[in-house]
Amino acid sequence: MGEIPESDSNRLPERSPDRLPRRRKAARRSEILAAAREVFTTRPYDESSISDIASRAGCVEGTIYTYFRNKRELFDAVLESFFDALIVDIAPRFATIHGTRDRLRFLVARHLQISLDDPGVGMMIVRESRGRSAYFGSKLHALNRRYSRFLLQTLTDGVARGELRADLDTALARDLLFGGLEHWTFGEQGRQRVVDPSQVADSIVGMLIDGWSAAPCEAPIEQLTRRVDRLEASLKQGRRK
Amino acid sequence: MGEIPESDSNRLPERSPDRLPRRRKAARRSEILAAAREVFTTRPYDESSISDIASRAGCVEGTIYTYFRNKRELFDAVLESFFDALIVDIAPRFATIHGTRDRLRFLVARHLQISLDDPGVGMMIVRESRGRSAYFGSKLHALNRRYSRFLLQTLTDGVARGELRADLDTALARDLLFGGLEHWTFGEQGRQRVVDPSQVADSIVGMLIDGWSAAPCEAPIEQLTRRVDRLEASLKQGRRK
Amino acid sequence: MGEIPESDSNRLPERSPDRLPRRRKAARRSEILAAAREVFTTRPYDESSISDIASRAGCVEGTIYTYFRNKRELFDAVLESFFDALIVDIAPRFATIHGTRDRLRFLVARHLQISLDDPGVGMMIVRESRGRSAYFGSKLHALNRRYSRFLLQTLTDGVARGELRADLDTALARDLLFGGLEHWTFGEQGRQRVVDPSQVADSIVGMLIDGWSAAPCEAPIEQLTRRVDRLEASLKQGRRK
Amino acid sequence: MGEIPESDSNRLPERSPDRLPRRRKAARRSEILAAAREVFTTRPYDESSISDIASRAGCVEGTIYTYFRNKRELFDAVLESFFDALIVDIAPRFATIHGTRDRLRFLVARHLQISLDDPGVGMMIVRESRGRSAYFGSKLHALNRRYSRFLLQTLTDGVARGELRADLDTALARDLLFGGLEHWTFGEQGRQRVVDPSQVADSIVGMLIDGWSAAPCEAPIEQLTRRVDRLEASLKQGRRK
DNA sequence: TATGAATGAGCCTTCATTCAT
DNA sequence: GATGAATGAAGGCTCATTCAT
Repeated sequence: MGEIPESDSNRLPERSPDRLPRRRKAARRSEILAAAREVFTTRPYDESSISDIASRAGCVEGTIYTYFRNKRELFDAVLESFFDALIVDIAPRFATIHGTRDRLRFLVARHLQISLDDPGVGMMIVRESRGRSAYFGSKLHALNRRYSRFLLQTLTDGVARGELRADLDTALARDLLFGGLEHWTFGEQGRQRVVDPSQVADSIVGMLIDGWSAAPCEAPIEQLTRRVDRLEASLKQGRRK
Repeated sequence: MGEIPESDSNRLPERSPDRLPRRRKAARRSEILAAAREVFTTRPYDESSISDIASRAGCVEGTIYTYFRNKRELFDAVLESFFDALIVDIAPRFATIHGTRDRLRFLVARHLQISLDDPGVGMMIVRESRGRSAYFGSKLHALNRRYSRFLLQTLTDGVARGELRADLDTALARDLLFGGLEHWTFGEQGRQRVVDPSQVADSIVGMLIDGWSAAPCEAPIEQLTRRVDRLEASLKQGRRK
Repeated sequence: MGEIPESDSNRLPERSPDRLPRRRKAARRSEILAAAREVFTTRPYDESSISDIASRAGCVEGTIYTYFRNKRELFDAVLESFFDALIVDIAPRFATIHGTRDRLRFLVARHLQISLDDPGVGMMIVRESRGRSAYFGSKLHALNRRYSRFLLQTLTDGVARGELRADLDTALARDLLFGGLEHWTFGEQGRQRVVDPSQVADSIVGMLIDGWSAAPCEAPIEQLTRRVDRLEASLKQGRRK
Repeated sequence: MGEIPESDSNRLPERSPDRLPRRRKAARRSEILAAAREVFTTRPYDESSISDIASRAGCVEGTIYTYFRNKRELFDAVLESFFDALIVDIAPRFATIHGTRDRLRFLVARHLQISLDDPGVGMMIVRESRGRSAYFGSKLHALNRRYSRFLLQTLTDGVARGELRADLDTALARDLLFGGLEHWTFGEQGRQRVVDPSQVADSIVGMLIDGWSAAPCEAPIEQLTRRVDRLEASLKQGRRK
């Protein structure tokens, strides 16, 4: 995922007088982070080894411990860098979209895009958020909340604007959507086909907004229709008089 | 739930008057299975240790290997006993329900019930199905498929009967539902409140079947509404006369 | 190796009044012995497991311990039964052969026959005689000595009769022969060809008795002998004149 | 013998003034190798434990795994270092010897020397080459072949030069010799006497080249030849008369 | 700051042997 | 006498982490 900037570290050229100063240090950190991401997204946390990360980062194990206190902290740093980039990427575009359906389509398509581009990251997140008992209150939890706020915002705005049912349980809706995406994406890993995120996003958003029913709103419409028929009939009668 | 014995009753078997050696092999198996379930639902597979399971089962590690070939097989046995009980529990009741909405409500409520009763199992399943690359083709995969067949059946029947949209992507719908349930259940773990599975099931099924939109069937209803408005207006006019 | 009799045990039919008496016990012992032989000849002692032997013998591990004090004792019993049968087989035939070369040919051919018929046994013996530090003084050592006595006898007799060099170091010769046989047999395991034991025996005995030297005596001696004969004949003729 | 260090000098490295950490990696490797050799030559591979080797090497088990991938690789390294030293030792001297008998005497004496100096190594080699089914194709097999090439070369050269019988089966001869040496050496372990390798080598080579037969050719032929000479001489004299 | 050798606890698994039934 | 469940010690191997350089 090329768009994740390790900005602060790479931007600085080697200008300090002392040997390989800032830049060296920050670059090392980025290298380690990149290596760690490679490893953590490929296999479960417990199967990821520091020595593997070190060798991919081109350094020895000990070096990693000068940048990160321990394995878990390194993992959290990987997550953070991922979510930071994600939010930086989504926020400005999200701000320009206003219709509820369009916003949903954007968020879903973006989410799928990420999941398909880099399946490992999604799995890593699920694995770790579901895996540990220490999820609530964890860094990952906080990051996830930040990310899902885009969706929650969309839903509450939608209700406020009257585009979504007033009685919509937004938290439940959010879970349904994210859970569904995750489940679908995971299933997709198995089948080997190419999919267009924005098309799938349309289907999903459509299914959720319009419902699964063959006769959406059947009853109410029929009732209304009958009332209308009766009214019109009585009106005509009245006029004939 | 069938052969899955409540652990606390089994965990102290040495209490019997005669130190009960030579106790039924099946009983030991159950004890080990219960202990294993306790452990595997509490932490990831890799962090679960045989020695922990053994000590909870009141035996030494070696004993476990006279019942199960290895750790993975023990894990699979835990899963299998869970799913077996689950299917045995669901199948007969499912067979007596016919409406699509009712079936969905039943399946969702049952699913939530289980997830809430025994949160660990659900997490264990997610963890293991998402965690390992070896999921596809695994025993867990097969069991999951068997279980999710209830839902898939419901959806395809629903479409066939005209209760669900003819163009419904049933696989996608299934993912959306299961994923959503999982996500919601997981989130629920954090908040410490009491919920009624069947009520939540109603909400969820309602949301999915009827859609989130505030204007379901926008066009027809608007038309009708306008007709009604006009009618009522003219009626009032008529009365004024 | 069918010729190994478990005589004492199998010969007894079930005639005792009490349930499955002697015969049962002795038969069981033979079964266990046969199973043990199967296992011990197939893999090293340490890789042979009692449970494997038990299951081949159609009983459980515990049963074995009612017949043999422990694994090592069982192993020794296998060895003993093998050597007993071997000696019983060789002794009478050996007694009828008298020429040194013929005796050697017989012993070598017999040895090769066994090694080829049942390669496992030979390897087992080597493995165990070379493996343990406790070889000297062991049962196997004693058995080996009994067996090799045939050869030693042959050699000392050969020297006594003047068929072998008076200065022959018989112990060394015995080692050379047995070691060579073993080495050759082992190498043969690798190549997959069919060999005729008695032919190879001839080669080997020939090589050892006649030596490797290019100046083997036959031809020159015969020539010389003929010259001598002629000379002596003519001398005698000359004298008669 | 090259990199195989005498163990006792290396075994107590903690004695250095500064607790010598960060000692040369190569030094540790040697220590471990020496300890491993000590252990592997004393007992079968399966009975040799890494923890034993570690404690003799003055480190913990884990350390060994930073030098050798696993037990088998460590074992192979021990073998290799032994054979390397052996070949390095033999090759140059062998190259200067040309007569078949002399070469044989050298090789046999050298072999015996080694076997007597360090009996464990020989046993280890036999044990492992005979024990495992996986011998063919193993590192040990390859090393053994390299080593035995000296002998095979000697034999084929001997035949080519006419010093050995043209019909000599060199492979068989090699097996006979090596097997014999091994067997003899092993037997020698039991008896506790001092032997002179080169004397024994002479005996052995003599026995093999000249054969065991009581009618070894040299003496008798010379005698006959002398008789023939005398006879012919006297015959000629007689005729002149 | 970076190194990388060393650690040591812990894991899964095997198996000969015991002993109550 | 036979059973077979249970034992418990031991083994190979991994890996996050430390610390002297």
